[in-house]
Amino acid sequence: MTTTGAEGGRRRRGPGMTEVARAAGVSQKTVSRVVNGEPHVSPEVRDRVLRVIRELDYRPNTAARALLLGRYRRIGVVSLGSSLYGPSTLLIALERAMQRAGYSVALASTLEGQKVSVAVDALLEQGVDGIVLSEPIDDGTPLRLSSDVPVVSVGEGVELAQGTCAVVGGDGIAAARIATEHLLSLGHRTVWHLPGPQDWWAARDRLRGWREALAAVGAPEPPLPSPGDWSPASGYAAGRQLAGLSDVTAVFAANDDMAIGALRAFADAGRAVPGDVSVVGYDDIPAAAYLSPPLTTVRQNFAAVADRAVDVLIALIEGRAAPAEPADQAVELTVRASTGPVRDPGPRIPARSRTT
Amino acid sequence: MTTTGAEGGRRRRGPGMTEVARAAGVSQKTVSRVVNGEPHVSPEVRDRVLRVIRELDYRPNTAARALLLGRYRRIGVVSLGSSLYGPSTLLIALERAMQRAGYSVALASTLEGQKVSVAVDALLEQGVDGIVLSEPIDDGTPLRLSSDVPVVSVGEGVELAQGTCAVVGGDGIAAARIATEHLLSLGHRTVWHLPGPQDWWAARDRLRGWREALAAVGAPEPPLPSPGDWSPASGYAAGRQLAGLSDVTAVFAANDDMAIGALRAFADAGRAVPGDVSVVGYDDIPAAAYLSPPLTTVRQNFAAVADRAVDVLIALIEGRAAPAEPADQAVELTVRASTGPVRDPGPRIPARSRTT
DNA sequence: CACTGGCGTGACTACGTAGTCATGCGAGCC
DNA sequence: GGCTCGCATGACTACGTAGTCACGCCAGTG
Repeated sequence: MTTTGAEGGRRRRGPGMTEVARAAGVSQKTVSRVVNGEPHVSPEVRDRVLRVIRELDYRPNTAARALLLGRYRRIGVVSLGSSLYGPSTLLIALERAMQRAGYSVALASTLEGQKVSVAVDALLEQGVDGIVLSEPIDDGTPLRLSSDVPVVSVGEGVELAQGTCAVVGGDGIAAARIATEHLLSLGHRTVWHLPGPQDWWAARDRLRGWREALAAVGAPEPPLPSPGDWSPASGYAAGRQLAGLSDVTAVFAANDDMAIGALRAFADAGRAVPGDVSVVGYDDIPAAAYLSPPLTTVRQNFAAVADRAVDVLIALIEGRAAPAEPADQAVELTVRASTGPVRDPGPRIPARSRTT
Repeated sequence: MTTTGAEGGRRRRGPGMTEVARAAGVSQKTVSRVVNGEPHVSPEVRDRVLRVIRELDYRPNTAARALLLGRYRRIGVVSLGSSLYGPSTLLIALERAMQRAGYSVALASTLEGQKVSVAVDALLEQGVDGIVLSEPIDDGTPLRLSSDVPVVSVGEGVELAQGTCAVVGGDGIAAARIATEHLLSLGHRTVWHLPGPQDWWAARDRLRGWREALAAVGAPEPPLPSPGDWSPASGYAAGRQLAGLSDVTAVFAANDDMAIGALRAFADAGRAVPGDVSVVGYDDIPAAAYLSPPLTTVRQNFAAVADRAVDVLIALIEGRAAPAEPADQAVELTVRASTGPVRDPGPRIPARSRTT
């Protein structure tokens, strides 16, 4: 009658290495060697142990392993609790990359308005070897990481401590630039932007890319409608503001959903797309090709971003050097029917002749 | 010089209860009591320990706790690796419910064509107290669970072992029935269905609800186009098949994305929606209200489904009785402009007078 | 034939936590 | 004034695994 019930049966537990060892007539350490594929085990013993393992349906206890090694083989992902196309696609890509690398995934979502650090703490408490911040939003207070586990942030907007931290990101700026340039190349004098929520790194990047593209050709920068929240409703609201302005001929929306709202707003206002106004979205959601009109849009390669994030993080975890920055993030523009040449803007001014 | 490096420093580790105890001048057990909020600790000692905990930035080691207790306070979620609206919304809702219940979330996705049991094994290996199968697909071989951890499946399609398993689900059948009834009530003689992938439980439910609604009023059951895969592209393909048939006046698509494809197909074929054909979707994605035309659709309450799944699972884990089945899953039909009364179907036959 | 070396194996230990039991001390009671 | 009782605290232990070291045996060598 010493301590926690011998076989009182308070908790069902699988067999441990010790039981396997007893059944196989070897020591626990030998079972450990077999399980971990270590050398110095004779083939006969190995086979015998493996057979017993199957018979007893033995599973290694990761808690014990983690306790001993101080390593969990688990990575935490901090995700916004949103089913938006971008974040959820990225999450899935991250999960795949981690699984491939032999790590399991702990998920923590930042509930509305909740600080990122709360989710990070929850993950640290739980035990993870590293953390990926997926599309962190900037909640004002830069994240001070009191952790010594490596952190990789997909996208900036978080101030990271030195040493064990890194930022990777798709080239959202380039994608926004390409989208804007596409519109300019169609002859539009300038391009209006429907911005996303500016506490999101991704939204700020798109705004910045749009700005850069306009500046590069000397196009005037039109005023911004009030920022949206990625939703079609917010795109509709912003679109209605623009629909009243007759000199709006080209619009770049922060994402496809907002573009959908804008399309509806233009339709309601009697402005034809792309006859009167051209619209470009961002993300290339599956539905984009089937909208009315089919939506021209740009796309980032989420899988590449996720792979890179996981590569960098695991390098940090395992103390290796971070892999070299990949040459280029592919960004794809898909031209569909929502964009077209400018119709009749009075005296046609070619975009590149900065004669504004 | 005994075993694993005293302070050789192979691995950075946070302080343990023992170090906190030493710094606070108490025993490790007392620290344990403070951390777990157990009684029989004097206020002074408690405060002193809490102060030291803050100073040292102590975090309890869950691996040690899990090893000792055999409990992880972690639930595994098996999710399809897809960014579809339904699954990703459900995943988020599950995460929230689990976080609220004090459990952390381990995510495992079933990569394309991979068996569910592989993901389940990965979770079991990792150590979880329970598993939620989110929208399992039916890969033919019914899942034989060799686990003794409780499993809850959101949706059927998986044959579960007795005892520690349960199935919960939203009322997808009712939702499909309501969508179909809406069309019938508009005077359509019958309703055509664009089925989703039939290895998904959710798609089968929608098919079944549609069938039930037709049977209830004696409407003839039209042939099914080839099943889609939830994508707008597949909805477009199926829609083209139906667009050629002049007696198609009402269509119920398995989800909103497929409905979007169908809308496009009808537009391409010169069939007006809702003038010639009415279309109902399923999910009520945010964009539904902003499509051309705005899409009539039905919606399940994912949060309610997730809450119930987590409630049931935690009850199983903690050995309590499963909570009573909630009275009703709210299903919401949102009528928009994609549905309207049948235009000119020769002799108008009211739907409810089963005078086929 | 003695010695060396390497391979197969096992004994022992620590990882950080919580359950069990023991101990000491002060308050309340007769 | 001696007793009991209960609270505050601590000592000890087990959870399942892998690192370290030791041991025994056999082959190869001089």
